[in-house]
Amino acid sequence: MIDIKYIRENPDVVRASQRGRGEDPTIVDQVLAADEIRRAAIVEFEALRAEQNIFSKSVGAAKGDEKIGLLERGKALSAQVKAADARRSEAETKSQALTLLLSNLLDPAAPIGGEEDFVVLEHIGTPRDFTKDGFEPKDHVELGKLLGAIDIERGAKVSGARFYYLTGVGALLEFALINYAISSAVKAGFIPIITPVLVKPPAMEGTGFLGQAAEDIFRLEKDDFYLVGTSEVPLAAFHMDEILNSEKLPLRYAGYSTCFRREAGAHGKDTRGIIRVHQFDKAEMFIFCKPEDAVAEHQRILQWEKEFLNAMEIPFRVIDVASGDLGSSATRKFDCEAWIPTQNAYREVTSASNCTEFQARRLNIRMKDGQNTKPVATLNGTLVAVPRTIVAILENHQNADGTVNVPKALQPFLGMTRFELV
RNA sequence: GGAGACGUCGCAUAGCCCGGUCGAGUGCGCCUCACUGCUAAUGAGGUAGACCCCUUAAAGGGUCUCGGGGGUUCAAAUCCCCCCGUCUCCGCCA
Repeated sequence: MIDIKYIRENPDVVRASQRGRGEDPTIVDQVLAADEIRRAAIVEFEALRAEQNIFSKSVGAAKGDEKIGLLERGKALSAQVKAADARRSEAETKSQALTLLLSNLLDPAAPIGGEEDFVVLEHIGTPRDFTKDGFEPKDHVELGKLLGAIDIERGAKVSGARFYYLTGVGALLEFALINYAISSAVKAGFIPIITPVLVKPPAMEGTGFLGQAAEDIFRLEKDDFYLVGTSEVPLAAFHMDEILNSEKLPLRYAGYSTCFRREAGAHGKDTRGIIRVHQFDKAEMFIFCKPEDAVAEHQRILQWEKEFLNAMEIPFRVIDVASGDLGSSATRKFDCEAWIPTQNAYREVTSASNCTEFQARRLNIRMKDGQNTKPVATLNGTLVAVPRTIVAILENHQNADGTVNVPKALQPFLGMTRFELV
């Protein structure tokens, strides 16, 4: 949510941001109009209420006939207050609902455009030349089968399309990835945290996932729960309605959870393998910090992501995601995309978002800064999204016979240097 | 799943039966000041948030918040209803 005072004072900036995202700039004017009505309704209500408060006190002191007369007038006043309160409440609801429609302000540095208009910031590592190695790379589905690591057929049998089993070294690889990721994060000062995956609507709403992203969320209607699509949701909501001590900031959490995605609107996309699935595990960084530190924290998150991919010995590139593809909460987003040999393409494996005060305002997370309380900034970034990282490791580190070399960093966690055929 | 208790200003509690003098007492913690070589002790004062108006620099005025929502009433922490949460006991269970 954007500060209503900021919108009042800088409507053009907000309109420009909406336009840059390919979203409706006229919402700004609707918000401003609703805000006018809201404030007028508040003034009216509060004046009546003040009158009533004074009046009520005088009733307590009065006696006999005098009191009876006063009660008559009190009734009338009470009705007026009630009506004004109803108008106020309606105006506030409307104004709030409209304000929530606005996406976060764009960082002026973010490239403008749609999904394809990202800017490549850097390439790290070089894609392996399989021609030189003298063999055609197998894709992760085939490798997964040869190694007894991934069972897609049975995933489909039991749960349907986009489900899978990780078996044998596949399962071990997940544990190794998570262990390596979390222990690195803890060394870097993160607080490890395992989150709920079912959350109530306010948590979902607050993190900004019930807007245009709502289609991609599993919902348990009977119990009014959402299945989180990322632990960003329970991590952001962890401090919901709290006032944090600014001296304790930044608070850095490394969360681990399963993630659930409907992948609505992705029909036909990545239908093979485990690149795009309904359920996967992920370790996520989440940071609460002072707004003035957000840009630096964002860079730090990106740096940790790069270190992780380097440790996995995977070639990748970093992109500056374009305005139209940021989601409603991020002001700027960097993705790391790993080289996937059999697709001859870079594919997103991690993502780092700076949400400034947008989520914190929705979730009512503030800090005490001297005399003032004001919203904190929140940032999130992927440490490791398991299936896609497995894909990248298997495909990049495969040998001609289908065995796969284990990256050095993971060897202590796996107790092996190579995945053998089963 | 059954029975009961409870949810108050950082923490612990009072107030609820008998509605107005309660935005709310007390203790602890914390902050400021005083006193004292230092610390401790003692004394005095302070100690939530949101919003609106006015000015927009400060100050000031007002409204709301006693888990959440609704109702009764001129008036609700206090009475009534619903919801959420916590705890205790019993049963069941990873």
